Amino acid sequence: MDDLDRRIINELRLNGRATYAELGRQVGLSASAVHERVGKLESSGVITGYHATVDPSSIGLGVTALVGIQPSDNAEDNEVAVKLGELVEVESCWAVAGDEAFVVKVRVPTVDELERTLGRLRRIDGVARTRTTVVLSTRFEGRPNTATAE
Amino acid sequence: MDDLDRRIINELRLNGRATYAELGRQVGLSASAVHERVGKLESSGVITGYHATVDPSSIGLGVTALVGIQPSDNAEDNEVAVKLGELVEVESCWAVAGDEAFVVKVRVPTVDELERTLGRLRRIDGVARTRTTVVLSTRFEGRPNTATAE
DNA sequence: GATGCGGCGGTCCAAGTCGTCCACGCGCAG
DNA sequence: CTGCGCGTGGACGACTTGGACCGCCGCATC
Repeated sequence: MDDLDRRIINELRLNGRATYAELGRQVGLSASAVHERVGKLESSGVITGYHATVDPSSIGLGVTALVGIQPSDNAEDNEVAVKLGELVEVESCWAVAGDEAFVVKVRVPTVDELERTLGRLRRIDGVARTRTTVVLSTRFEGRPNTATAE
Repeated sequence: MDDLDRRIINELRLNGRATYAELGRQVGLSASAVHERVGKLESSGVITGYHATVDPSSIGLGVTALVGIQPSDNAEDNEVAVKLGELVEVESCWAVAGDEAFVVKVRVPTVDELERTLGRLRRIDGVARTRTTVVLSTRFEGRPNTATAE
């Protein structure tokens, strides 16, 4: 992973649909060379995917919340994480330090649906309590951090 | 926004580099028709971008934390949010209900750097206290929620 | 109820660009 | 010298992208 790789990655983080030819122009390589480098970055697990980002409220997901998951005494973290992953409305799941086992981000259409989701979360084996923080507005999200990448 | 749009969006959320021809095959339209639909989805703000997702530790960002931002009494939220956005290590920023004004997700190379980042956060005008939750592992993140999208 | 019309949204087509593969060249280490 | 890593350039099929055209639907008119 050299400087050229970092520049390619950076470009792809900003514009995931950039063509190889375009990337080549940006970094001063032929499209073939870029193609090969990107292929290696993908197969070595540095680039894990490409995704369109969508305005959540446009697709009927206007309510976001961060939920801390307090485990019960006998909880097995990995099992709980799998169960959390089975709920489609759970978009992200972080295992954290502190008295909560996980913090998850959920995205649902309405507060009614949020209530139902919290019910589903509490019903998971190993979940003792939940602590919900409602998101009022998302100022920005998933911004590419290029601190070390360029 | 009809069912075809939703299927196209869904596909692009899973594979942001899908070609128009490919999308056309999936949904049963010509590439031209898909091209036009995607163009409209982009210009109407439903699709806000395309991004490669990168394994953070591969690019030297091995430490993640969620930080609650408690505002000082005279804080002006919008100004604080702008300042938060100026720190590249702040990847996401949500304005939340509760006694914290924001929760941000930061991504840094090391815990040393985390300490420095927390210092920078506290030095922002309008920030009284921070409450940091260190992420031990990211189980999943930014997963496309297709609950209403398909 | 027919008829005509206009716009939306699709197909088809064609020119240009791009992706993808392969042969080859260059620099370098063993 | 040889092999290897990594690049270039070329070739060809696939894709993009815009335009011409067409069918359908709703609507106003007769």
